[in-house]
Amino acid sequence: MSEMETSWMALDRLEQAAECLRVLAHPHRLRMVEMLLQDRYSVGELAQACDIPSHMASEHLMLMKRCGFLNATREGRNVFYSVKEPHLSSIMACIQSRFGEEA
Amino acid sequence: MSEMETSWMALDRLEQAAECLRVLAHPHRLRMVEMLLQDRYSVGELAQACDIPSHMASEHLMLMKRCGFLNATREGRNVFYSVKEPHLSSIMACIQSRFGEEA
DNA sequence: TTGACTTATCGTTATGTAACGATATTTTTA
DNA sequence: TAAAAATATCGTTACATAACGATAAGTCAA
Repeated sequence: MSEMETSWMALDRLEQAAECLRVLAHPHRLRMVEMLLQDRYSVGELAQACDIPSHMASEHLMLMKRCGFLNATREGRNVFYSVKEPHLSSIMACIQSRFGEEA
Repeated sequence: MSEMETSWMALDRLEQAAECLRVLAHPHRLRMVEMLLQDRYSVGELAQACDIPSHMASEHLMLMKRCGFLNATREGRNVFYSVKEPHLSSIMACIQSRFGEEA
């Protein structure tokens, strides 16, 4: 009764996790997530912040939308993206504590 | 004085972070990290746990060693790997809270 | 020293991803 | 309706990564 049994995550969960981490593992996508955790932004605003053409920002954003990270809502000609996945903030906090300025 | 100014991470930090996330973004490597956060293991033990040939486990482990995640110490014919990067535990905790069984 | 065992490296092939230009779609304004 | 603006999609090319077999290197025991 005193032995703490350690059980590992199921392989399919690890595969899901790896897939999400791969989506996150891009500097421009990390910047977008960082910004979207503070506010919602349009494709053009995010493209400008990352200094990339907006059609490429669109591709990054669609990728993150497909895997459940983000929401998109059209308003006029603009499409605003926002964070859907609540765990993004804690993962981003980990990243910032390891790679942020004060670290 | 009341305005909270939001400043983003520097791009080179985001590139570092993305690089590390890419290393982490593999189901077998996640399994290895999960195990190594509990104890140290030899290449063969980790290979068996992942059900892969040991020379492939070795490649995964070398990759994680190169980016600073792991340590390696040889003892006889075995090489034991252990966690070097302290932030791995908090990142793994995030992953487990999102993808683990009880989630 | 020879052979077995464990780990590391190499070369190849297959697959995945990033960046890009071109073009399509949706919406607004003239 | 036509043109402009914002976003999305497509096709291509270049590059990165994964998996694998073969082989090398380090260590121990006979």
